[in-house]
Amino acid sequence: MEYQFKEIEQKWQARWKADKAYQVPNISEKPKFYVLDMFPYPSGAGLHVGHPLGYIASDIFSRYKRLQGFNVLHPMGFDSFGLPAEQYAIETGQHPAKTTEENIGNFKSQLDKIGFCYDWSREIRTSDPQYYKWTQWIFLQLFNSYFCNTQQKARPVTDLVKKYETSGSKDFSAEEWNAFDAKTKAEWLMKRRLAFSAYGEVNWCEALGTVLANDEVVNGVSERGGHPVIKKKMRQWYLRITKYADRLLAGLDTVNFSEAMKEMQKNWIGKSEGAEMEFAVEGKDEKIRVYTTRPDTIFGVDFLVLAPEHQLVKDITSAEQLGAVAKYLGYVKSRSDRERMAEVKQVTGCFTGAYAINPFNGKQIPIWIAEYVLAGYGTGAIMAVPCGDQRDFSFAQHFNIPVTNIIGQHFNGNEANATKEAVLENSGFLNGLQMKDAIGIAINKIEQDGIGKRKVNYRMRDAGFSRQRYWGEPFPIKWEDGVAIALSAADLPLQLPYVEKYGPGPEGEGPLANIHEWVEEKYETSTMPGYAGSSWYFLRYMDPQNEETFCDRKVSDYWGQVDVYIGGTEHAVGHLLYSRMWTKVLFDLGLIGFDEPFKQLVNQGMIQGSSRFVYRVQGTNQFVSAGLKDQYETNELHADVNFVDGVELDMEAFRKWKNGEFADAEFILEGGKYFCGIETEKMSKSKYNTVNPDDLVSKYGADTFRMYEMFLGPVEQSKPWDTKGIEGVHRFLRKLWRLFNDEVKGKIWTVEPPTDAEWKLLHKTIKKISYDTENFSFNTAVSAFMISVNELADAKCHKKQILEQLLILLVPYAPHIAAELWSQLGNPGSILDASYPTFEEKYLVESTKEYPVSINGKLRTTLNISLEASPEEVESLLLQNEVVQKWLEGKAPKKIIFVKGKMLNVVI
RNA sequence: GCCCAUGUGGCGGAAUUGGUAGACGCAGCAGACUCAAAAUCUGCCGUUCGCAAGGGCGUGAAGGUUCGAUUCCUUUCGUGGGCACCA
Repeated sequence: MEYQFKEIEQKWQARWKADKAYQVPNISEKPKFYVLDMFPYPSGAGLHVGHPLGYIASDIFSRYKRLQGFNVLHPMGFDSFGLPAEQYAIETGQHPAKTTEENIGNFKSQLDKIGFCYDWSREIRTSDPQYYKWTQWIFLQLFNSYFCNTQQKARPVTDLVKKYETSGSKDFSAEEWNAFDAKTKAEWLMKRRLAFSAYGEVNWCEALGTVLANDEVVNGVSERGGHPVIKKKMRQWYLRITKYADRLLAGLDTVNFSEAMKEMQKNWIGKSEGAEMEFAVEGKDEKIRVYTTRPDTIFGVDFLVLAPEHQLVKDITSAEQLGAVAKYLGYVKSRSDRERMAEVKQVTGCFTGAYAINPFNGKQIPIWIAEYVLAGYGTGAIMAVPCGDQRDFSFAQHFNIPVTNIIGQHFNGNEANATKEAVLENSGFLNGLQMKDAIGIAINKIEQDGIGKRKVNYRMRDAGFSRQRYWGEPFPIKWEDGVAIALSAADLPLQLPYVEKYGPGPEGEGPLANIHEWVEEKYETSTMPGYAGSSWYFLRYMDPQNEETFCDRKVSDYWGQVDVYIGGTEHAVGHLLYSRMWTKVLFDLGLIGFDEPFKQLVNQGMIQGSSRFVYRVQGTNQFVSAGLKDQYETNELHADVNFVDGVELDMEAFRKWKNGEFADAEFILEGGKYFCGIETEKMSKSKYNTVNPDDLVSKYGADTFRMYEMFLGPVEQSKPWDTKGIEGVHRFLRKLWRLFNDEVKGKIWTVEPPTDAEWKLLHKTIKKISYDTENFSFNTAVSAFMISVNELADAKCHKKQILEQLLILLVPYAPHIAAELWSQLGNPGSILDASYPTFEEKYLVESTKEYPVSINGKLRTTLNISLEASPEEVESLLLQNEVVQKWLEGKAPKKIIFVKGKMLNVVI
């Protein structure tokens, strides 16, 4: 009986489906475990072999936890709102709802072939009104909440209103508040809401009549069509995520993310501590406020620099410099953000003619404007300390501004030195202090003298939350007389209306602005961004059909945090930060019981494509094999990996490719073969290096495919795909099969009791596989399975007691074959719920050890010694050994190192 | 520029706490079985000197610590990723 993977896999997949084997209850005596995949955007291209990597890993882990007796939540769904579907709709006229539906169907059938244990009864789609009803509902919670600075948490806006009514705020008294009209009140409240509306800049493309995402703008022009793009002020929605900056930072210490991931989030939040202080402008009333992280260098300030967009520029510029400044402003305006970023090294700037006064020593300091100072960060103005900051130094040099040295020897006059170790000189009250100590003292003095105050700055901005698009969640907001009115929860969902056209509305508004009834109702015309639905989806899986609430509190208390979250690093700063913030808000409002969504995050690496190239001799139909290409003038062309065996091209398949574009190709061969060039690149259709999992599953089976993806290397590492090695894994499964069945004799497994050696073999495997699975080291687990099966085959062990335990270990990796053989062994019940074997130390106890014997640290021989032997006995055995004696040449050893159970080393 | 990864045979990779480098698999070579093919099985497979026994070298490079370093430290180079005139 052969290993008929096709029949076996179909049979078990059908049975598990019929038995609802993967449905998970919300009420259970078992401890819970939640394993989550980052849900996919259902693109039209379908899956390639890179996509399932993380899904297989999470599937293995889920099944492993289930066997260990956990109630495992392992759901899947679709992030089905988004730009590509809308783009496709614009091009083809097909409604996004329709294409999305088709793509999801395609994805699901691809996923099912691989044999995942998803509980599809919990499937969610972000574009489903029953789902986005609750996205809208959570938006209303954000809209109706503010961040209380005292308690450092979200609270209902009604609390804020009460406070205003009774005690006012720093901007108005209670009486004033109560006298405000509704619109004024709304404006004040908008300044505090967690989801708020304000004017902000968007990328506006006049020619396309639409707003573009940053990704769609390349080099200052639109990606489509290459039309100019300018910044335009429009009313936008934002999330006040900056209020959560500190908690988002602190929360990182409580979760198990990779250091790299935490680092990325920290960088994104970009917290810096320093001081904000004011410089008086000579002869004017204006004061210039600067932000610095190095107040200790205050005596080294040689000039101030304002961002060209700074509002004080026009007020302080002197009459003589008016012309020069206007010219410089014109220059800056002509430059795109990208140019400003690209040409970092270029020093430009312009003197304003005005001077500021250093508040500590009264020194007169010139005020410049320069594009290297950004309007959007800090106060848009800096104090320049050329001896300590390289950009300031380059600027001073370029414009011949004298440099004050406050760090003595540490400054060499040729480049700045940003040290904090130097002892300060020329620094008034800070003289003689080490810089790092001076920082605090300087801030205290600044605060004492009323010049400024301690200040924490963040690089992170409030998150833009509206898109001028169709295919997203409508905001549950009406605009009346310029005031945003929230819909009541009873009116949700506010359904996305059906449209015929997806083009932009007037004045850059979204397509919804073209719908008469929509505008008539005064609904907000923009929609929510892609990350809205994905910010809370892990909660909906817990309670997907609930019509009363987004997720019942009892249910979320049971499932709690996601124990393991698996996905790519591309979401490091977007999705992960937003969902962490939403979780914190929901926690603050008492709607859930935890404030970090993901306990552990595992980042799977990218599977890269391994591209193959053919070399066409210029201007001919001749293709030259890779080894000979240097003898010709050639053009490199991608060839489809699917008809290259290793590096050898299937010339017939190549001639038939692309409807015969290369039908009359001629080949210049090496040894009768055509060899292709190889390069590792991103997997993509245009590079013809994609491999479809369906093909591999139908050729080798899902079990082989799953194990091979894991065998490629560590999950977290990026690696190129190479189909060739899959044969090895398939051979392994066939070999496993032959432990149970013989092609001729049929059944060969027996119920004979195993020997000690066989038990030892099994328990060695149990130990290794459990350890590796627990630690996501799936590649070494696969290799341990291979070793185990090789050893069992060598030992001709066909004993049920051993084999059935091995099958349970295998379930997470290759569930179909494991289930089939389990039932062949005559076991009742489903192997999916068998109990995971526990490793017992007693089987692995050894009495002797084959010690490696080194002379001066170099291995020379091995020596089999009882583990009971005393150090003296070991030493005498060692010195009797002829190899050791040979190396000693009659001399006595200087030293003998004996580590029990490990090794022996003789120093001569 | 800064931060984080990472570098081991022809290839993917292993070595869990500083203790036998190259497990497992692919590819390759030789052989068995077969009329033949497939499948399967056996042996070899870092490099170099040597008939062999055995030895030299070897984990990007150079140093260091140690009885002993792929593993720890310093310097340096390459690759991948993130951030970036961030004051």
